[in-house]
Amino acid sequence: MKASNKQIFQNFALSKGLKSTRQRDMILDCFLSCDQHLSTEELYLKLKESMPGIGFATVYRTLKLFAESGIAREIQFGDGQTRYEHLHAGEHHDHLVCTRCGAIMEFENETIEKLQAEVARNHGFTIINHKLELYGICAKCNS
Amino acid sequence: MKASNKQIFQNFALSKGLKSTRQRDMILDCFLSCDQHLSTEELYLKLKESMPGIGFATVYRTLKLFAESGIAREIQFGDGQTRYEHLHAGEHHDHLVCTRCGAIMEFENETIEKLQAEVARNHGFTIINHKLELYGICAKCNS
DNA sequence: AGTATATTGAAAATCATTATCAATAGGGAT
DNA sequence: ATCCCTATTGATAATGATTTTCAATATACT
Repeated sequence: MKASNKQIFQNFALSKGLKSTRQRDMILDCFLSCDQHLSTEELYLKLKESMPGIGFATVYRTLKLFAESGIAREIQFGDGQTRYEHLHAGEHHDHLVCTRCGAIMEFENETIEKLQAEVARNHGFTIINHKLELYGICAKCNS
Repeated sequence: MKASNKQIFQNFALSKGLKSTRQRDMILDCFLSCDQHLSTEELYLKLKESMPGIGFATVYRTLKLFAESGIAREIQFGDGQTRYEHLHAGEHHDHLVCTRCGAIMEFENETIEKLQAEVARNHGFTIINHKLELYGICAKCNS
């Protein structure tokens, strides 16, 4: 059985000697139950509803910890805000970004990944990770 | 015959009623004769050598015009600085970014492009452009 | 040359993010 | 439960990149 992202983060916290705090737990729950691709500010505003006293520095710090623990990854779509997407061990996906309505869809394509590996090999390059984003108009906006 | 990027920008300026100024001309020449993927600051520093009085606001503004005219494109590699790469009508290339030394290499791959188009089609998505970046360790750093 | 308007450069303003720091809270040990 | 050490928090200030503002200047047209 696979560890849930909640467990992964809790193990990470334990191994790092991080304390378990009310705000950290809330941020974790909120992040896990939220949509993909939330910006720090969006998550901060969402958290304020149930925790009016929370500071944005705490949200920034905690999201960085999520990234470090491996349950989230920072992404930037060029709108000037850093977003965090959920990561599930071993998975990788790419994005379709609608430039009209802002919708973000995910996709996976084995063949593209293989070709990327080949390109890298041809350049003597060791891939650590990659980013593939297709920008355009989504089906809904097209119709 | 194809218009050069210099001509393309000059036509753009004309159609927009932009005036031709000493600094704009210098920035254009410098940009065109420089490496790919320069950040605004790098270009600004380079320009200072021949034009000590130039202001960075002017460089920022002018690079935005280049992007608008179609001869350049803004790219971000996650180092917090916006870079501008040269664009040549009809061409497209992707990037290998070395996370150790910062080197940026370009590549093109027809098959990947085709697969992207297919993914988009399957989602009813119209691609306007795309971004593919492979992050890792380059051959030089590997050896 | 004269005039209207675009452009420039310096400085101030913004925006997202990060660092600082005093006050507080967690989690043992006692 | 209490004490103590250390991590954490939230407010605020600081940072860094980019944008805006604005008075002075340059450009293009008549």
